[in-house]
Amino acid sequence: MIQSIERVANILNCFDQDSKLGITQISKKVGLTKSTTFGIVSTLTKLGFLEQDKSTGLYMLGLELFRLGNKVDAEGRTVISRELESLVENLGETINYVRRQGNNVIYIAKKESPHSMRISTTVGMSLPMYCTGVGKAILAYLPQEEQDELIAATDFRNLTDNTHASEATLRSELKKIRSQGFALDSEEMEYGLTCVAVPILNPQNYPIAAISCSGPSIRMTPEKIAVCQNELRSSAARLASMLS
Amino acid sequence: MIQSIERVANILNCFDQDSKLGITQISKKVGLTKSTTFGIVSTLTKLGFLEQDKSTGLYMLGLELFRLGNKVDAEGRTVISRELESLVENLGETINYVRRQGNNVIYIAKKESPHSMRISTTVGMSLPMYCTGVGKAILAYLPQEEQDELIAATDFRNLTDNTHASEATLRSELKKIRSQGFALDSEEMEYGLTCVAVPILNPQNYPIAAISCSGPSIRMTPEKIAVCQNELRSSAARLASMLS
DNA sequence: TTGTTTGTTCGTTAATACCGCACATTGTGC
DNA sequence: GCACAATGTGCGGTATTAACGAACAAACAA
Repeated sequence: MIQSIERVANILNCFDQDSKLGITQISKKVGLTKSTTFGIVSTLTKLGFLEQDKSTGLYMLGLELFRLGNKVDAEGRTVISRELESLVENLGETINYVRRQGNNVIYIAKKESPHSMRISTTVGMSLPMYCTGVGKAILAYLPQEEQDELIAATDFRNLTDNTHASEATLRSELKKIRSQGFALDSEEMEYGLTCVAVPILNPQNYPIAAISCSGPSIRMTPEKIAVCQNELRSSAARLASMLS
Repeated sequence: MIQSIERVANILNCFDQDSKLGITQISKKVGLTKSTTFGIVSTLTKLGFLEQDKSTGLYMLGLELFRLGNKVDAEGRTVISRELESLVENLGETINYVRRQGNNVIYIAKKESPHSMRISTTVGMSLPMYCTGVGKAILAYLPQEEQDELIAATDFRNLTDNTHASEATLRSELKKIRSQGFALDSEEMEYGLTCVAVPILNPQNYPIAAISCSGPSIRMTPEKIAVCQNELRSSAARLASMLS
């Protein structure tokens, strides 16, 4: 583990909270000397990973990150995009495609519902696994060992009264998900938000991604949930073979 | 300039050509020892900047880059998105929003024309400045010194018979752009592709970005070009104040 | 003004991360 | 099926490297 590269990651992550930061603020956040921080930051600036506002002197994330970020999982995103179209057309609710990164899921692609009242997600967003439909779908199909590690590292929080915010309830929920073949998020993350999710499994049955259909609870009737679940599963099967 | 961080950039750039690479291929591309490369690559993998395909052992760009990339210029992209909508509605052709990065322009946001035959650009794409409308628009409004440096560092290539592929013709083109207030790309990059572009200038008259309207030459009549130019300029003025 | 921020630079030193070598494993041509 | 040639990976010595602390210029506040 190379020290300066790890520090690069820490510095870049500072911009999760604030979009513009000065050297001193960054150095405090990462706990490094100002001069050390300056060395790394100015290197990152020369490389385009950071960018300096000439007038204020503040730093922000640079275009090189944008460029590289758009190359990530490019084939997966093109494959998924057609599938998203047809799913939204059939189900009328916002469809998301996510992948796991460490203990979180990252929203990679989406297509929003045509309804005025709809679920609107942010591409690039990172959320813990236990409190989202997609996260639970992936979690449920992870090999036992990996699942245990992940749960052990989870910091549970009650987001609503329905959140599975303990190891016990989460584990029973995961069992249920495996048995029924899909995950249901009934206002576990946010009141009024219901979400149906299924994993995308590779040939070794490893969950490489997940797709979900999110809508206002008022429209997500049991009948619609059943339709969603069916559509999503057949879609996931198609995607599984294309994403290899 | 911190060595290992510069090497990180070199390694990540390897993935511009190929989406999946092994350690040995990477080490050859960047000219480093296999073990040195391995150290950096495995660090990057732990941090999520790279990702390893378990079955093949090959590495590819990781989700952390995607996550960070989506935070870049977030406010600029939200501001621009509404403007894009109305421009496409009015002009009926693909609208692009780009920013400069070093000697290139990077496509940050777009909204495509509703026509079946339309210009389709790729967000994240990086192109040299001299051969695109947006690039020339920015170039023309750079301070003289910066402009000189940039032109000196340009590697001219004839993409079509119309490309301004020499310093002399480019300079006279830039002069023309400043005098008329917008840039026109008449099949300079690709036959059949015409593009109108204007810079977005900050209060110091520095070009911080550019927007363009690209269409098939057959639809981009002189009259339409005039309309485009007007719409784009008023749009750019609005954007300039919002992007500050 | 004075005081306290800010971003930036420089030289020393200790720690760091590079290299070369060696190993395990896969896959491939003979 | 066997040897060969790739691959990805691990380990220690060493010299380069990058971190630190102090000090600077400049901007801003009191």
